[in-house]
Amino acid sequence: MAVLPNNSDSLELTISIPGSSSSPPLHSSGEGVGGGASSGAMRDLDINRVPFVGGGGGEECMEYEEDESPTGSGGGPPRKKLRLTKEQSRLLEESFRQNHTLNPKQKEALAMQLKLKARQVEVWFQNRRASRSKLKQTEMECEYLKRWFSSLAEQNKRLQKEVEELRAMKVGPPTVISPHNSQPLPASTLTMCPRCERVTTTTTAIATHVGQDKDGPTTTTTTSTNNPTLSATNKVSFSLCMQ
DNA sequence: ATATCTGCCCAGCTTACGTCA
DNA sequence: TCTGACGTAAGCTGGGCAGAT
Repeated sequence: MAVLPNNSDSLELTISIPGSSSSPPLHSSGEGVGGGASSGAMRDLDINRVPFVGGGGGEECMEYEEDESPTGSGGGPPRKKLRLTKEQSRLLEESFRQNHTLNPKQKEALAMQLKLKARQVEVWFQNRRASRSKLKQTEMECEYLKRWFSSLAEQNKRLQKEVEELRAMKVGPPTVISPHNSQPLPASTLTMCPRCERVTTTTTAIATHVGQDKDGPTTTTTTSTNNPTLSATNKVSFSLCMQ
């Protein structure tokens, strides 16, 4: 599930739900299904036949006997998973560090060196690129959430300070000036949310301001701002406290 | 010169298997 | 031993690109 802030203004969250498959499950039955454009290369690849890894070093790939196939669902030998050896993974990683893509010659050479099929090397690089870009995206999201959090914390601090100042002054609530007739609007009230113990809704004017940032009414309170992040913050705190 | 076809490669999503806590 | 989460090899689809026709 990916949680992506759509934009910095409203911080709506996009939640992609896994399971809505666009490709119907096709159990590899040994016959080349030949769906994709690159099916030609796939057709001759028997994934159940683990490529021999020479006695060269350490562990070997898991090997499967041909007649060993456990009874799968729906006939045909079930897909078996190849595990790359540490040495294979190391060499692939090393190669990936040098180049994130391979030309056909490099692919062939690497496949020969690793005693894998070119297709397997290709798949490994594809998956590696995918996980890398996913990682980068996650890092960006993390950074964004960090910034948002610090922004929220900062605003929270400011609001608390403002509350304390107002309490100390023991004066009436801030006056909101109508942009239409320049007359004071009904006085605002600061309320404390009983659940989160934070100042929540000041006035309807502020709520209106959040909704009509462009030409809406202005207020004299410091919560009035054009900063989209703060607007988003207001929305969030309202939704939290109005439950 | 242009349109169409074909093959190749890639990204993105998904499935299925192996491993591990 | 069972189970769910997670990592990952591989399948599938759709799109872009280049070369041939």
